[in-house]
Amino acid sequence: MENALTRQRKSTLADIAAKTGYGTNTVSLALRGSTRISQAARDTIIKAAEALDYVPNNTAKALVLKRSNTVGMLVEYLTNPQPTAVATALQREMSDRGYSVLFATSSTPEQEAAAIEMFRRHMVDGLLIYPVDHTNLSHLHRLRERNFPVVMLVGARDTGLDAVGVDEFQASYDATTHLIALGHKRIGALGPTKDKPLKIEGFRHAHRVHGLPLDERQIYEPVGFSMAAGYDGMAILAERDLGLTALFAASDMFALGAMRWAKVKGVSVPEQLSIVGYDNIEYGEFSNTTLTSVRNDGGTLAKAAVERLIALMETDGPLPPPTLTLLPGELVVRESSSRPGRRSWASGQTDKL
Amino acid sequence: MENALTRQRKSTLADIAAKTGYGTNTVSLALRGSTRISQAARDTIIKAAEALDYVPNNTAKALVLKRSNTVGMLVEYLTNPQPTAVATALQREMSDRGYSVLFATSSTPEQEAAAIEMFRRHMVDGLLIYPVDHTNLSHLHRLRERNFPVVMLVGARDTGLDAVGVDEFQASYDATTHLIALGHKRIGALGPTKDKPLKIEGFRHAHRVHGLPLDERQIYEPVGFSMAAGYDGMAILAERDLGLTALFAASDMFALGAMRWAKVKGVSVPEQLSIVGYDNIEYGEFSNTTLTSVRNDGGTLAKAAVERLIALMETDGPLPPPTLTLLPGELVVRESSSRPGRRSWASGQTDKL
DNA sequence: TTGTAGGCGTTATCAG
DNA sequence: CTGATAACGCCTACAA
Repeated sequence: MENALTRQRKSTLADIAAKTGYGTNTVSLALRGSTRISQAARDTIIKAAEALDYVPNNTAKALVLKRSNTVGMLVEYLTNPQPTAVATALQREMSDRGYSVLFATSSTPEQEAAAIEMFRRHMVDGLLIYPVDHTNLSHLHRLRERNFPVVMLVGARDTGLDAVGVDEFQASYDATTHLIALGHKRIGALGPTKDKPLKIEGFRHAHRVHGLPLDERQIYEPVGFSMAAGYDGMAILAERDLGLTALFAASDMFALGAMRWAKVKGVSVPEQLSIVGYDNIEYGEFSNTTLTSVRNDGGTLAKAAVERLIALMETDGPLPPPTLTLLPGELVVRESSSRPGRRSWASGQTDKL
Repeated sequence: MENALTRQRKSTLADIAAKTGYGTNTVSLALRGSTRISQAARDTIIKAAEALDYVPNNTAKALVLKRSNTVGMLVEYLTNPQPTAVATALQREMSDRGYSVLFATSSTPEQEAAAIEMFRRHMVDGLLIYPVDHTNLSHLHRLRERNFPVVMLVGARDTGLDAVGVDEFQASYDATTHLIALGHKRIGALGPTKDKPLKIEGFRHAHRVHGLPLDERQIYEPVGFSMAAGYDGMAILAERDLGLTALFAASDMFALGAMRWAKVKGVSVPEQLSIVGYDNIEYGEFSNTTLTSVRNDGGTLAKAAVERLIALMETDGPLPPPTLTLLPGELVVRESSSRPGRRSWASGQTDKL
């Protein structure tokens, strides 16, 4: 197997040196705009470089400088638009600052570990990561102990890592409190409980604070990350026949799936079922019944994360102590949440349709 | 500014050689599983490598092998879930085949050029690209002439480039024909006309083939790529008062924005306005009125594109002639399209609400 | 202002 | 089976 690059020999500093009669060293300096080189030399060298279609070889540069000007970005393999939008914004921010981004996805800790090793092979200067399991971060601690810059994209407290994210616990507490304040007594919840428990914990906390009893069966963890998963999850909650009048969904994807379930089963939203989502994706705003949701500012998040990562990467010697940047999530109230109506629905009703 | 990697010296082949007493060369061979090295030597070397937490330096390897085992992936900076899902799938496919992915986004030709140069600096072995402007591909031709593997993620004919994509022209023709067959005479269209004209061309073609007159004012190009843009676009079409009874949207994002517009303005879908989208995103299926749309199989697309790119990258010498893989787009008929109803709506109606 | 020497970590070539 | 040696393309240090 031939390699891609001998096909068309790339020009190098040496080629420019040969063409102009200068030494490679002078060429290198000139191309980087050093004033140590005469203006005349710089001009001819730059012109020759353009003529030869010279492109600096980052891989050689990285080898000698021991820095690649590249960071790794690791996000979950999911179809949720919110993290995806954040990933795009992160790439943009890094690019604006002269960094390249190696990109990988992972949906299991094994894939995550493999991706991190791939990044290490590529000598990335830092890592932006939305970890699969928010409760087990030892591999990230190990990186930090080796003085390797890592910024986690999760608003979790007391992780011992640099983290930037929305305060999911507080935002979920607020969203649930909104429903409780409206008068709901039996609120279902759809969301992850093991890997990423912060949102459901916020949900629980609201029940505790407001003295509302909570049956564990009110909580269900959907399988997968899609509207279909939300639909199925809502169906399961409904079957449990707990007299729910409201739902807190840890993602708008779940919320909109649940809303579809309600439509199909003839349960009216919000009259018979209030729904609050999370992420404030655009579709929630354009849905037939607009969705109450938690807005998190992905742009600000991306900027803060990138700034922190760059600060870490530019630090000499040992890394400074980890920092947590918690951004507030803002509850946007729309049509899908209201006080509980008179008419209720039972699981029996769903069979009529 | 210190670099990230002197912070913690990484172990190298030389370190393992020193520790085990073998030469670096033997170590290199052993770690790559060469049978030229004795089993005993291999075992001790591998153990030492693990003890030293050795990670091969891809950057050094790339320098000598002249291949980085990395590809560039360049997609547009958009919020459309469909391309995003394809990008994720592409990354997965590449990763499964042992390649890393450098990721960049671009929304202008200038950004696209900058990203491509960045990729060249990183010595990527190939490029997967969804170009900003489908009508001007000269920069990609130049890459190909230099024997550089490029696969374009657009189902466009006669580009002189390797391309894998859905047959947008045909699919749009089919979608429009579906509306015409239902009896619609005045069909609006929302979609790009300059950069990515294939869908609108399919729309036009259906009019020609079926002898339906087409007023240019039936076509509007939304600004931006969002549901909001679709909403605004539909509002503009409505103001033109052309007696539209149906809409073809070149993206479900536009279609769902238009559907929201209809809801807000009291225009019923599909009774007064049939809507057909494109991309078959999950929201469309879970919308209150489910959306007729064109399904394109992103997974198959990603796999085909990656396979083609790898075939090109593994080619010795000159690249084979370009290949076009056109995947069919399948029209999925749902609730949002039906025969035109009796009641029509006028732009005046929209003011009543 | 410019040139020379050495080395970054790896692999391939060629000896032993 | 194993070990030197010479690249790959670039940058820093030191000389001229």
